[in-house]
Amino acid sequence: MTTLRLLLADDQALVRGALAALLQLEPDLDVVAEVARGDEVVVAVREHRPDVALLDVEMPGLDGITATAAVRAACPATRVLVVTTFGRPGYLRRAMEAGASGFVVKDTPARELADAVRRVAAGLRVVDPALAAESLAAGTSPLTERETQVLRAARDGGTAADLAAVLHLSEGTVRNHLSSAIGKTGARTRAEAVRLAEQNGWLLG
Amino acid sequence: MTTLRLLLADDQALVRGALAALLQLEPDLDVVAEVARGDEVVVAVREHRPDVALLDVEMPGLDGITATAAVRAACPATRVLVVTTFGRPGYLRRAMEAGASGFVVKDTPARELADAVRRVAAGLRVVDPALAAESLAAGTSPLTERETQVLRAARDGGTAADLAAVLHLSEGTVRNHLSSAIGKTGARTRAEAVRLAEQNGWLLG
DNA sequence: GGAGCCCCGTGACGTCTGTCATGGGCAGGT
DNA sequence: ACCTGCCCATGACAGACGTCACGGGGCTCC
Repeated sequence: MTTLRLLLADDQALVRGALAALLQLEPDLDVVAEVARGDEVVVAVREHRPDVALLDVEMPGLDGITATAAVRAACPATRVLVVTTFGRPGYLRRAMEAGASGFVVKDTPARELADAVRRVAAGLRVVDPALAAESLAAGTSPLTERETQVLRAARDGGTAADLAAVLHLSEGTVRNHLSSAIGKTGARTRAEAVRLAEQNGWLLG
Repeated sequence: MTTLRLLLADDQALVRGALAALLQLEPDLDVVAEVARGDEVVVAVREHRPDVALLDVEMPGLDGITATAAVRAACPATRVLVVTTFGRPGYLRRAMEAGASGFVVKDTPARELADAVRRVAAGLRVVDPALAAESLAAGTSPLTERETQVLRAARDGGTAADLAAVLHLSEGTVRNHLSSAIGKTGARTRAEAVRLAEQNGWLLG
C-alpha cells in the first residue's frame, strides 16, 4: 500500500496542528498541506492534489460544505472527509449531497480517525450510524430561502426593523417570514426558532 | 530536566487524543491521564498528581474554571493551563482568579503549546497579551447574580413567563431583571443582551 | 442609625412582536 | 390555461416586551 497524502483544514491552529501530529504517527499517512480558511482549501487542493481532504465545517471565508463541493469540482480524485464539532443532521445531509465521502464528529475516539481516512481513501463511505439515523429522522430543511436568511440575520438579536434594513425588506414582511419560520420549526419565539434551526443545521450558507 | 507529567481534559475525544499525540512528540513531556468531563478532573489529579493539567473551559459535568479551583485546592503542586476555543475576557479573568497559571486559546500555533506547558511548569504565567488587554478593558461582569441567571435561562429563547416558571419568580420581576441586564450590556433586546454577555464570558456557572 | 445595593413584587405605559386576512407578482409543473 | 408555491407588501389586532415609578424586605458598611 502506498502512502496517502492528506490535506487538513481547520480554523483553530492548535487543533489543526494536533490532528496533524496524530495522523503523522501513522506510517502510511502523510499530511502534505494545512489551511485555516475555507476559501484556501480549493487552491491548496489544486496545488497538492491530496488523496484525502479533512475539512472542518465551521471555518471563516467559506464553510466546509461549500468547500467540499468546490473540492469535488476541482479535483475529483480527492476524497473529502468532513470533521466537525457539531453532529447536526443538516450538516451531514448537505455534506453528503455536496460529495463528501465521510462525516466524523470530533468526539469520536482518536484511534478511529486514521481508519476513517483509510476507508475514505479506499472509496468507502464513513458515517456514524446514530447520526445517520438522526439525519433521516430530521429530514431536509422545511425553511424557504428567505426564511433561512431572516433567521440567520436574527441570530444577533436585532429588532424586526434592523432585519428589514439589512435585508432591504419591509418590516411587516420580515415578521411574516419570521412567523412562518416559527411555525415550521415548532417554536414559540423567534429566538427559539433560531436555536432549533441552528441545532438542525439549517442555517448554513 | 526531568520529564513533565501532564493531564489532558477536553470533552471532544478526537481533539483530546490529537493534543496527546502532539505533546507526546516532545521528549520531556508525558501525558499520564486523559478525561472527558469536568468532574473527572479532580479525581484524576488526585490519583496521578500531574505537574501540569490542561483544561478546556466548555465541558460537561463541571466547567473548566470551577475545575481549576478544585485542582488548586486538591493538589497545589499541580499547575493549571486553561486551553479554550473562545478567548472571552471573562473566561480569562475568572480562570486566573481561580488559580490558573496560564490561558491559551485554541488558535495559537501548535508548536507554542509545548513551550507554554514548560513555562507553566516552571512557575511562570502564560497569557496572550492581546487577550489580557481585552480582559482589562472589558472589566468584571456588571451583572448581578439574578440578572446572570435570567440571561442564562433566556438563552433557549423562552418567553418571560417560561423564565418566571423556571426561576420561581414573578413575570414582572423577570422583565425587570431583563431590563436591567439590557441596560448594563448596552443591548436593545434580550437576545442581544444574551449574545453580548456570552461573548464577554459573563454567563458561566 | 442611615446609606447603599440587591432582591422581589405591582401597576401602568408605549412599543414591538406574532398572527391572520388579503392582495399582487413571478416561477414551476399537470 | 390552471394550480401551486414562494416572494413581497399592507393593515389590523391581541399579546408579549421593555421601561418606568413605586413599594417592601434583606444585607453590608461606615
